[in-house]
Amino acid sequence: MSTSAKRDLIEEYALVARALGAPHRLLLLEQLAQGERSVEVLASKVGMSVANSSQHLQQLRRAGLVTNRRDGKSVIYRLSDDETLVLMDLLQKHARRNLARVSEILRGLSGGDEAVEPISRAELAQRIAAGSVTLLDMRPADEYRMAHIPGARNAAVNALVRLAGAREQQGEIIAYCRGPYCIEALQAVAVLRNLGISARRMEGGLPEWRAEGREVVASDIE
Amino acid sequence: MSTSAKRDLIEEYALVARALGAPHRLLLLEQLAQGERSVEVLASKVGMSVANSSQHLQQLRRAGLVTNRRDGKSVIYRLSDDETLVLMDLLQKHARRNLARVSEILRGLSGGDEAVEPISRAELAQRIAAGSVTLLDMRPADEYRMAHIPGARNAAVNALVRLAGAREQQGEIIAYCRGPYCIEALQAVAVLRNLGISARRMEGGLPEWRAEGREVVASDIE
DNA sequence: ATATCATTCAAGAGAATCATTGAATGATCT
DNA sequence: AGATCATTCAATGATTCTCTTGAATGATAT
Repeated sequence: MSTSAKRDLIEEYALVARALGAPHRLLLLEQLAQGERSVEVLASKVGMSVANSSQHLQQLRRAGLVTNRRDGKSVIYRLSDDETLVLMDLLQKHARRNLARVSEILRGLSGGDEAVEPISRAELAQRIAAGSVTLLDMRPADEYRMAHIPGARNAAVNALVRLAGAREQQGEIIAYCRGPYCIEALQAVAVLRNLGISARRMEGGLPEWRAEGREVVASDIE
Repeated sequence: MSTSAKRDLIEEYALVARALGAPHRLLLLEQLAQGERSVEVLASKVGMSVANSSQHLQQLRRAGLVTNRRDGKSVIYRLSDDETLVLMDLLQKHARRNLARVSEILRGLSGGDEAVEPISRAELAQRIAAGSVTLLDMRPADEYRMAHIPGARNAAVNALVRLAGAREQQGEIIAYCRGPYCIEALQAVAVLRNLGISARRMEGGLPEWRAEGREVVASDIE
């Protein structure tokens, strides 16, 4: 009995890990880290069919990673826990430390300039308060509109070159995006540094910022 | 290109999670958390064939969770990182918080007495120094022999009742075992409290104790 | 009530994963 | 050099996972 209990427990732990073990589900979680979403929105965001998304979401739910509620005709999913973010982040950190392919890709994305340390969220918050920083939100416009760090400006990687020419310098540039699996901020920093503009990225992303209870605003307030 | 880079990264993160997503592999990791082991020893410990163990170990290696080296005829595997422990632990914590079945099983094992808070390793270390505690190592004898907390006494759950009758009281009893997926310490506490003896378990297990740089000893020194 | 809409369910084809078996490799020991 | 031992490899069937398709459900709105 005790042996089978152990078996059962381990099976459940494995279930959680398995739920994290498919790229599509990680993409769904990344979306959910931005905030709660309906099945339809999630499906279109990650580019898969609604039925397929629904099934993956249910797997995530069985693993206790997300919860759902009905809102009118829609079913809204959300992360069950801010700790889920920690789990996702640990996965990424582990991969970067121990898998050569991962560190290679990341080095490639950051233009070989991997020595650029990210700025901590705490320090960034101070710098924002002091006004000595220009903040770039590198996420899609609709996500920016829903919530972003106060004072941040929305930008796309493609538009950076143009934007850099016209901009008025105001302190160091800090870029951020979705969170653990974000790469746009990395690219942004690479592009800007190539142009001779000093830039860094924020550690983590908006979800982590929010999980720490820091302020975010929606676009119509700005 | 940037999109495919993101795909590749996420695929790697999922690979890590998938490696954690099979009970047999979690058992192997639990063993490895006790210390480095050869393939043969691991196979017999978790009760699977050598060939099968070897394949699972290679999967863990591809995910960067373990490394191996040759030592004479044997290949010795070990956790690649103390952070691997954190990952395993987080999996368990998440499951306990968010999966009803898990908390039920755990409640059953601890005799319904789940309110018994574990003692932190830091506090335990102080209590040991003060001599005001009786320590029980609930792992198999061979693991105890390889390394245990100084002053701990090896015990099996079955032998606890007998042991409790004969024992000389010396402070509170603290039990520990393997680590994140340990249940023996939980059972020990339940048995002892049923006998009216005050007992708690240590938070985490021997691997976490060692990961913090605390002292362990081998049996022949005792 | 009926129509509509978002989501879930059910069934099936295709791919990936798992355990077993027996052979191959690579290092040691005599 | 040959024998021995631990591990890995390769091939096989069994199981499980993934995605698609089309129908079913459940809630709202007219």
